[in-house]
Amino acid sequence: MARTPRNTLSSELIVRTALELMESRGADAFSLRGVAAELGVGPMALYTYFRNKDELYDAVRDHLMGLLPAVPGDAAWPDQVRAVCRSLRLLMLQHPCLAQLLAGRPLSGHETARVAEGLLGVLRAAGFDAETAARTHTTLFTYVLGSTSWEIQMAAERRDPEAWRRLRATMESLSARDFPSVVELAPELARTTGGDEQFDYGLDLLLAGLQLRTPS
Amino acid sequence: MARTPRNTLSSELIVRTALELMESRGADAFSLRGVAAELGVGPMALYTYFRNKDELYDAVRDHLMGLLPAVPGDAAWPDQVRAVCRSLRLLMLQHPCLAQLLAGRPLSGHETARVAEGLLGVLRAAGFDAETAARTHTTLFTYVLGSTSWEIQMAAERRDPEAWRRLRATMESLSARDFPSVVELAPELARTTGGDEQFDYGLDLLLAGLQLRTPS
DNA sequence: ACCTGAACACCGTTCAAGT
DNA sequence: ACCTGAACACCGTTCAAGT
Repeated sequence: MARTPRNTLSSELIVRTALELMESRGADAFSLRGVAAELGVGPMALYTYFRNKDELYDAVRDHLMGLLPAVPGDAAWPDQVRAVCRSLRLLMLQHPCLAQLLAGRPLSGHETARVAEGLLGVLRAAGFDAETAARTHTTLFTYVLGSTSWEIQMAAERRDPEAWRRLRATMESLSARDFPSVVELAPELARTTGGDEQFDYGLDLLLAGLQLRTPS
Repeated sequence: MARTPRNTLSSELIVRTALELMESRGADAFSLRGVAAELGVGPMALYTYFRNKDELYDAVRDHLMGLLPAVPGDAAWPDQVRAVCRSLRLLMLQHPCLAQLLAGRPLSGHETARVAEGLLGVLRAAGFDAETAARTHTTLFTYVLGSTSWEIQMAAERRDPEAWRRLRATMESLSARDFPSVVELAPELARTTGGDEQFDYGLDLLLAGLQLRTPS
């Protein structure tokens, strides 16, 4: 790697490089030393811009959250809620490391507040009281987080031949006596580990439940 | 640490020790070398029982999932579903490392199949068709995973004074013009980051939506 | 089979120093 | 302020060897 001249580093450049490495080599293989090597500087050069590895993680997460599109203003509130949830899921699918960044690190940046603001604004405008809006926001956010993380996890597993082989082997070793439903529904279970349809199914259940409590 | 004599090691002992260390020192600080030191053996002794670190992770996860209580047989199906979801959440709260073990590693053991079996059995008995049962299972499972992981995350943050200070600082720095809803609902948001009530709120939304599709 | 000990190729981070 | 270089205290894992 070519040695970079002085004063060409910046937090933005480091964040961009970190993100690239997380996406090409996987979030688990990510390291500060790897970023430094990619930038052609010593590992300690990064400490001028970030106090430690966690701060860099937070910066990458906030950078990604900044890519979230705004809430569509011209729609009924259930469609607005759907749009916010779908765009968060889409962002996570496009940047799989985001799942780990959201689940593994406490929130601290303004950018996570933007999702909250979008969702809360829609719910308040729909007439829900403060407590219900807050509860609904947390429910929707954690649903998107959980279901999309799972989806990414399962997709990664399908790509890893060894893991996939093991999963198949375990499924086939389950006795139909002890696990009648799992054995019977194996094909359906395999089909519902992810995808737009599965995501929307759960989201629609939540929205249907929510619409029963509509204030107006 | 006293040197352990030969043939006193076993996979069960290693799993138990690993679990203790994850719970006392935190799942992030967990290491194979730490387990070996605690057992008074060299790091390589563990490789007789587990091919690598991930296999030990899986064994710990399956051990924990084995602690799940059976589904109560004498209840209406929505109550049965509630019971399964609540007991999975409770297990995760009692063993916070389980959240990371479930999210971070592919499933492979029989023990994860037990949760699926319980839930699927209930849903099939209630009259749902194969596809709906599978979709509902995935939705419920990912909701429990996502909401409880988030709850654990937030609780950990509250205990860490530095992280807590930073979160407060960010919340207060949000302008009421750009983030009107977040600023207005800050107290409500703080109250809905976890707890039985918040969990049941989301679960009830899902169940309400589901009951609209009840077959009978 | 069960376990040791040395070694390899990594980590994040501290500390003192240079420009 | 910005960055280097050596060092510290760790990792997981391989490999050859001992019992």
